[in-house]
Amino acid sequence: MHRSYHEAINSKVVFQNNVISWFKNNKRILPWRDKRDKSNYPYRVMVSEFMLQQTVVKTVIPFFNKFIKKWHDLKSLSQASEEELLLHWQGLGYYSRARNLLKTAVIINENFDGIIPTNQEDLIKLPGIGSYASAAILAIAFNKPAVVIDGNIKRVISRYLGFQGTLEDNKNIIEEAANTLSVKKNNEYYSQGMMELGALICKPKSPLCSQCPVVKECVSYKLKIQDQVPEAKKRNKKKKLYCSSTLILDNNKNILLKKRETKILQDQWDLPSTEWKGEEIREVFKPFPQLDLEYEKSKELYNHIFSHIDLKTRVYFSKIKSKERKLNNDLYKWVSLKKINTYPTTLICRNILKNYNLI
DNA sequence: AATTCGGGGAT
DNA sequence: ATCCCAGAATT
Repeated sequence: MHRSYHEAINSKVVFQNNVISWFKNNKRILPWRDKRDKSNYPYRVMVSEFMLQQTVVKTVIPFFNKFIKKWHDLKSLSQASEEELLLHWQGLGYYSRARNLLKTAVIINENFDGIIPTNQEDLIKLPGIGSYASAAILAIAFNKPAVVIDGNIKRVISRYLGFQGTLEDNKNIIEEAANTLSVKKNNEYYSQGMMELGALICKPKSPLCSQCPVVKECVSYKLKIQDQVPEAKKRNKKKKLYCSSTLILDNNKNILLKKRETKILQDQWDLPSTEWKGEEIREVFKPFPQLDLEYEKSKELYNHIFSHIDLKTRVYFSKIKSKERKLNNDLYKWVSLKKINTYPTTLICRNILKNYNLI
């Protein structure tokens, strides 16, 4: 390890204090930091920690505000329906977080007397709460000592200590360093400060070292390798998948939706679709041969980009005079285009409907 | 240890 | 395009 590494570790108290005072002076106004409603503060922190997983602050804020308005406290959330929850999570992604948040609220309500646990062993057992979220809740909601490690903190530590290679390569030494640098007091400020530092100053690209409160002992800065540390992770190539969907519209502007039963986008309403496969389905997709509908096949493929999939959808458009009752059961539902906003629907479905100028 | 979960921001 | 995001659960 480079000599400056030991210097950086040795000045850890200065490092901690600089992070803390920087945070106190630079606090962004984020809704989950509002402590005015003291009794619900831990609940709000918990909700934010579910939403913030792999999601940038800016994206989360409007979802968080709507969510808290709808479910002000843990008790009301524990009584929510999953469909209603999915509707509020619509567009935020990683929908298992919503299901797990509801499960966790129910468990806390039933098994913990409605009080969010204040120890990591209990927290980490709750659905959707892992090593990061359990530590973050302890630190932020209760100002307890816990080693918080998220993507920002991994990057800050890697840069500060000059760990070359990918975050994955250095997983163990990053955790060790995070332990060494962690604080017992003021963890609320320290942990949020580290994350804010990563988000606002020690950014993935072009870090603002001139504004950094801990630049003085930063190993990467001394070696002028701050732009190469950490090394970017090579990502797997996206899968290209294809499917065919039907857009069936009646005279009263109702469309037929189907609830997805797959793991991805589970329980969300979608255009009735084929499986997603590696090559385009050539034969005409007629999901309801008994109705003998005439379909107009879309010329273009509608592309929907996931983080790990490029999905291309061929649309089969059909008009029908009135709702076909045979198709109304638990999985299929006729939905008025005006009321589509009251159902959790996939963005794929919504974007296709927009393209047809139906919504 | 790898992969699967979404969607969008930033560049 | 590419990388990343206050990661967790599953394979």
